[in-house]
Amino acid sequence: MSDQTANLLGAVGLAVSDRILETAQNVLNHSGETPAALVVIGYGLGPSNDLLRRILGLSHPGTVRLIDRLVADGLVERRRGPDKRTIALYLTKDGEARREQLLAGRLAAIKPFLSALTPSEQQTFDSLLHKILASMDTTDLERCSLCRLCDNRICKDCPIPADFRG
Amino acid sequence: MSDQTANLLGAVGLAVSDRILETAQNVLNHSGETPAALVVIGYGLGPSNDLLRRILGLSHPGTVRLIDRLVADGLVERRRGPDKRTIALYLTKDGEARREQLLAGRLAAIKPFLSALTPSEQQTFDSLLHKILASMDTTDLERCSLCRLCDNRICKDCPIPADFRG
DNA sequence: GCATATTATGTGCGCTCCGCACATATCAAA
DNA sequence: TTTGATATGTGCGGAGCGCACATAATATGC
Repeated sequence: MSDQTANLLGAVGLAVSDRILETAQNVLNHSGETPAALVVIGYGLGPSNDLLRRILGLSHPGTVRLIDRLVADGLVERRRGPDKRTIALYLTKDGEARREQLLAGRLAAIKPFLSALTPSEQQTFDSLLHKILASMDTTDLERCSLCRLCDNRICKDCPIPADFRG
Repeated sequence: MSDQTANLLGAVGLAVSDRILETAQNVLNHSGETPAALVVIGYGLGPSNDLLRRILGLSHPGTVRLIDRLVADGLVERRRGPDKRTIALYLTKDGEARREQLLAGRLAAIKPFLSALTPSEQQTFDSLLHKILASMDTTDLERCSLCRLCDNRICKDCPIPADFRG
């Protein structure tokens, strides 16, 4: 029984992830962790290369090149950080706009999965998902990784709040 | 409300997908659609390059190279198909074994997400996931894509059965 | 205060996965 | 029998990423 539920969750999870990445590719013309970077930088707290790297789970050179791509597209700026060796990443105006498209597209991609459920079932589904996330034993950083594509303005009661997301 | 539920589903979906692909990478030393190919070929019906291509959503040259990798690893055999131009793909003994590891690893990667739920909640979650999948308006091929990493022996009542999977 | 370790970023290089354009062989249809 | 469709394979290049290395700035130990 538990095997079957896991199998179903695997199928739905893969489908959801497929649709999200497909949308991101259309909006951004980039794949991999690039869309997540746009979302994370968009929190507006000026993350360093290294912090971004840890959230995205990439190597540090990979993150440098990822930022290079976003800078080349005019979506991200490298500013001076608190240190002379540290950089602080911020979105440009174009970057902000693109991030909004990304987040809106993501929600639009996910919603069809819920349309089959009645309002009451959606409520139940919501609370089960919430419980699943809330019960995960995660560090602050891991929570930020989990939500690396989330629109953090939406959840009134985020099950996995991360401090430095503001 | 619906936005929040979609947001939560997006987070869980991404997390599930992350864990599955991470496990697959460990078992197979390949990423992308390569693990899915091993699962699909493992149905044992001798799919052609072209059928595999459509299930995985890749270009046809991409699929040729994907199969090259699996053949080089000794996991897949190209046999003659019903046509002289068509090939039929089958797993080797090693391929079968690796596929089992992949499917077992996938389930092991997903199960922790369910462990926070009570048996009764798991039952509810199962039926909601089932309803979500069953209500999707999909072709036979799309169903096979959705389940491209599933262990099809598990679900007693697969919500998205695909004919040619046997 | 100075040598040393640590931290943060950037570069050179190569790998994997994949798509486009093209080539070739086989089958179907007019 | 020619012509189009189908199935596979190849040459080539691009995107995304990691490893090894280089450089600059900060922290630490004496």
